[in-house]
Amino acid sequence: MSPFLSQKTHSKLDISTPLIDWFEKNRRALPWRENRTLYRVWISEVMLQQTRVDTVIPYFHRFLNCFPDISALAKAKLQNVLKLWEGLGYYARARNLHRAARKVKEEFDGVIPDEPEAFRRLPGVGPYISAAVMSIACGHPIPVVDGNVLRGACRIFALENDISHPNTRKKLAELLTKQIPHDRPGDFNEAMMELGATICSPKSPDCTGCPLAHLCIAKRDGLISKLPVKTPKAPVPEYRVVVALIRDSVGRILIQKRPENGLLGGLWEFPGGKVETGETLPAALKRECREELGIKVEIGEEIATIRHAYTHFKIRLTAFSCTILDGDIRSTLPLQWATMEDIAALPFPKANHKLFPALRNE
DNA sequence: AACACGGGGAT
DNA sequence: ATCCCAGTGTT
Repeated sequence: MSPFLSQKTHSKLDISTPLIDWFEKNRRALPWRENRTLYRVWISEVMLQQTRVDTVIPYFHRFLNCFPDISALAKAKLQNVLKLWEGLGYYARARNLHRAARKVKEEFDGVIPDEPEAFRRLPGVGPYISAAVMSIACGHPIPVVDGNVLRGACRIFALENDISHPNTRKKLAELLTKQIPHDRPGDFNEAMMELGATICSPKSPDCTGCPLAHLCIAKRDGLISKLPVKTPKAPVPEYRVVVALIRDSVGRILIQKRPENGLLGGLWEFPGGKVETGETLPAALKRECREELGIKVEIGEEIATIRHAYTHFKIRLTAFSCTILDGDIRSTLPLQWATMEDIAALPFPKANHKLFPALRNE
């Protein structure tokens, strides 16, 4: 039997009243809940994608301080936007936000659209951002379905659908559309997410503090630990990576800018690359310097090795100090001889930041 | 539908 | 170590 066959039962069950009552008494004081504007809500929701509240708070303050409104963001250079995003991850969010600000300026007369159809067409605005921003900032009755809502709702309604399956999100949106109160859609959405973040956690939810425990079907049936259903992820591979620390005559270090799109797009890094199977670290670095920079290098001292984990793989990265033996540096990517001050002013990935301490006593 | 895309906190 | 996240864009 489909878990959705009992939807009639679900629609009778009113979760919004106890949920919103609880939220009014327990809502956290967060920066983006003060001085609510469409812009501030939008920025906060983009930062909050795949990212925890505590991580976002300092970034939100810095970002709003530097770019207080959509016009300031549209005028900014992408590099400066990326610098403020440095360390937050998923840098396409920053690139899309910047593009979106310019689109608002050119196509919407500088006014952020407050209708879902128009807002949804901006770069980086998908189903979640659209629902969250349009409900919280503009009062549109559109339910959000994020990880927290999926988890909470699967438990409350005892839905056994796999939350990894895209259709589950769609079905749940239909179910929640019947629950969301039209007079307080934003509060309902925030309450659902806040419940998932603070009470209905993945591992050991605090059911004794849950405002919906009395009507939660998973709790009644002892299914809390079984829900939500999710297909397990494949284990991530680990790669060896080598990078070259190449100095010029005045001690500046060679850095290069990554392509504008793709992994860590638009950020700067030390030249290097992945070690192939069966290849030694020095051999790999010589190859990378030849391929990427067109130069022959001598591999010097090993400066540091760090580990870093991404979503789909892990790396063990080793930096070698290198000297140029032959050839003129040429690259399809932007290059720069950088001082430590330059390096501090440009956006770098976290893995490179882990090398910086070793750079000083090199 | 499947995959790429960061990083940090909780367990 | 492993899992989880206030998801979107591309293919």
